[in-house]
Order: sequence, then C-alpha cells, then structure tokens
Amino acid sequence: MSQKKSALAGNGKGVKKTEVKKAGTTKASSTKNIATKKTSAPSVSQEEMLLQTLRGMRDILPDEQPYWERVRKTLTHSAQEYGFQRIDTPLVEFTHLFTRSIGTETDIVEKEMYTFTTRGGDKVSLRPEFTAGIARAFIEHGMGVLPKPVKLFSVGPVYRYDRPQEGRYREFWQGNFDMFGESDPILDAQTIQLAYRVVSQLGLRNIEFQVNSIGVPESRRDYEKALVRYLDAQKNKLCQNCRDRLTVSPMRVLDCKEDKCIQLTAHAPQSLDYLDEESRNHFKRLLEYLDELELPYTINTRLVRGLNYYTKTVFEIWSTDKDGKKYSLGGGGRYDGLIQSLGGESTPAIGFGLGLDRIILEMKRTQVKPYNEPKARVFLAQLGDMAKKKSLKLFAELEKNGILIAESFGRGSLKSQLRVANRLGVEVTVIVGQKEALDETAIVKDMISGTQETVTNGRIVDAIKKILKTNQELKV
RNA sequence: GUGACUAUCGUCUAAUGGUAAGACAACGGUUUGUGGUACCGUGAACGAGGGUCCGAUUCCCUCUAGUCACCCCA
Repeated sequence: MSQKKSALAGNGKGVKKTEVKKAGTTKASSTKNIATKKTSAPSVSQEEMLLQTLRGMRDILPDEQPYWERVRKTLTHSAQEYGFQRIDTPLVEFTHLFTRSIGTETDIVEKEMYTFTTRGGDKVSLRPEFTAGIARAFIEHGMGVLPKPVKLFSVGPVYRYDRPQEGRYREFWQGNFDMFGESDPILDAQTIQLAYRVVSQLGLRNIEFQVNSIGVPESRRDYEKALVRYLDAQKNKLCQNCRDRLTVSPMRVLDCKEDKCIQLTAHAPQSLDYLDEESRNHFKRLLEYLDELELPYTINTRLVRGLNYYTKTVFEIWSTDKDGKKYSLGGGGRYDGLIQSLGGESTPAIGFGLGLDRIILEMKRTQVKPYNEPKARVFLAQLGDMAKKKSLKLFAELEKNGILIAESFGRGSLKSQLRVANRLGVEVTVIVGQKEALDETAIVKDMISGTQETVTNGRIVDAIKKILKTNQELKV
C-alpha cells in the first residue's frame, strides 16, 4: 500500500499537483539551505513536506471515526461505572519527569522519546505514556488528601519515535486508568477486571492476561543478582543483544525471542522465587481474586515491562489472531514507589493503558461493529433564490425539533437534489420552491411511497414526524 | 536503530523503453419543478530526486513512505 491521500483533501481541484511542484522547486532552495544547517537535515523537499504526514503519523479519516466513537464511548462509560474521574494532562512535560519515572536506561527514554528544547531553553518531551504526567498532576494538586483510592482516567495521543508498522505508530492513542492510595491486591484484581470489561465490551474475544510479579526494588535487586550470576556463567551462548542487556537490564534477557536465549533462560532463576514475603503474599492473593473472577490469565514469569517504575504486579493484555500470533493491546501494573520517587508522599498506585489503535485494528479484524452515527432520515431540497433563503431557516427549525436533516444546498436542479436524497436513503424529502416560498408552505414527500402533500409552514414538523413514525412501526 | 519487500486516477486494478487502459466512486446531462435502472459525457494517476538512453512510468542508484521480520512495546 502506498501513501493514501484523502478523498477530502482532493477537493481543492484548482490546485494541480504539477503546478505546485513547478512553483516550489525553483524558490525552495533558500529555505532548504536553512534546513540543511541542522545536523541531520530531512531529505524531503519542501513540497513533499507540505502534502505528507510525518512518518508514523496518520489522519483518522471520517470513515474510521465510527470505530473511534465506539471505543471512546465504551471507555468513558466503563470509567464512570468504575468511579474514575477524567483528567487531561498536557501533551508536553519536562523531559526530566519522564526520565525520572520511566527510567533512563529504558528503550522508551533512550531511543523513543520526542525530545526538544523550547525557545525558552527548557528541555521538554512529548509524553510517551500517561502515568508520569498523571502522577505529576496528582502530586502537584495535592490529590493525596482526597478519599482513597483516587481514580483517574484519561484518553489521548502519546508519542514514541519508533519504526512504524501496522498497529504501531509514532503518534498513537491510549486510554489510561490509574488508582492511587490503595495497596490491597484486590485493587490489582479490579484493575484487571476493568481492563477485561473494556476490551470485551468492545466485542473482542480471544483475550488473555499475562500476569507476573516483579516484587519490590530490594527483592528485584536480589533476583537480578542471582539471574546475572546464572547467565554470566554461560554468557557467550547468549545473543549479542542479551550480553549487553546483562549489565544494563538483566531481566530483559528473559524477554528475548532468540531461540538460544530462550533455551538458556528456561531454567534460569525466576523472579517469583525471589519475591519478598509481602510481594509473594500480594501476588498469591491477586491470583485468588482472578480465579474468583474467572478471568482468563496465565502466569508469565518472563513478563517484564519496559518501564522501571513498576513494583509487584505487572500484566499485559494479549490478543490472539487466527494464526495464533499474539500481540499486546495494553498493559499495566503496580507502581507503589513512583509518587514518592517524584517527590510526593509515599502512595501506592496501580494502573494500565490500552492501545486504542490496536484495539480498533483488532475490532476490524474480528469484524466487530463500529458505532453508527444517527443517520439523517429527512432531506431538504430547495429551488430558486427565494426558496434558498427560506431553506436555511427551515433547516434550523427542523433541527431544533430533533429532526436530522441532510441537504445539498449547493446544487441547482431539483432532479440532482432528489438523486442525492435517494442515494442517502432518506425517508422524507421536504421541497421548497419558488411557489412554496411565496405561500409559506412546503412539499413533504414520502420517499418510499412516492406520495407527497403540500403543507403550511406550521405543519411541516408534524407531517414529517408522522411519516417517520409509520415507517418506524412498519420496520418493527 | 537493522534487514527484506512494495509504490500507477479518490479506491481497486491493467499495460508499456516512445508520457498510460478499465472498473467503482465523483461531477454533469438525456427538454426546462420530482429520485432508485439505463444511456451519454466531464474531470482525475505513473511517490520525489538523480543516472543510463535519442527517449523512462518501465532499467539502475538515492531518498521518502508503507508493509513484514528483528528490536521494542501499545
């Protein structure tokens, strides 16, 4: 598939592409030189930049909106049902917030953040995930004094400078849920329950949770030591990547897809065995709750997450497609230490994020119905200057009475307007011509039977509603 | 960040070393104020830049973008 241009964008018929090019290439040189001064200059011409989204970014066109609408609605409903309050935080934060929370040596921070310096000299980044900003807001606004747990919900785009492919974009959407101030494992279970609810409400099947516990920082350190000791002995059997990981982030070796690494780690020490008493207990109780809820989960001792702030519970939501391939629709976990490490009162917390783009991809794959916007059932046709003037007012009046109207005011002939009306599948067409405009009347035409009657302005709404009502009854 | 494959109207496809055909969609019309079919017509594309060549959409290179695998994750 090549880059698709929107049908809507094509409207500007007057602007021929070739003309644009010609006009541009000659005088683009001066601006180009400015661009090349920067270290890594883009090799795209000015004209291409003009008509192309940035790599990994995309337009969500009207055709796709019904899916997004359904997802948004489900998200906000579920959030309400579970007592979450909406919060919106800025797209941009100080880079430091992300490095501090997510961790300097993570992939996200190391190579995936959109970081830049503002005119004022601040180092800032586009958010690569939600939790950091929300945690910041929690502290900044003293939300620690609110009744616990504090439940916050957010939706919006996040940014990761990654190499794009299907279901992976540089700008993508997440729905995010976080609960602060409660350390009981029942919250962990409820979090997973909520995630399951959202996803299944969206019509997705073949969902499974991968859960693991990575303990608290101290137990994790013990575990990492043991893991390094185990792996170090057979270091040269690991792939190059993992050899590097061994020193930076040894638990990531468990995530490696290379056969030899998988084999090597098969009998490696498991994080679960190194859990401190409390974490072990926490995990055990979580599993009991999950069993009670009959949620589809598997314990995945290899599950590590790409963010450093997690403690104890971590989980991911996986979907399996026809070929048995699994991929993640979202994930989350507990982060009891984050608030404190950012400078707030010690506050336990847990949350998760859902990848909306992937969920929609999955909805399409499994042919889940999108949300259907209410369709106009009435068309308003107009003929002649006088009628044209009247029709705008009539449009507003009908709309005020709850009647959704389609129109094609720009068209001249009645014939072409009716053709449009027909294609739109409306049930009623209201026709106002020169004569009707003078008489303060309109023709109300039943598009199914083809019959029509002339009614005075005051009776138009009733006449329309009558036809719509009988049609509705016939359908049932 | 690494590797592989791909790139033609809005969409889906075709052909070609001599600047491109069709279908769907769009727009207009078939006697001027009445729609589903039919018929006619109109507009619309070789991703960008370089090279080879008398000549390139076609061959080569670079770039860009998309898809896939890796990496990572959502």
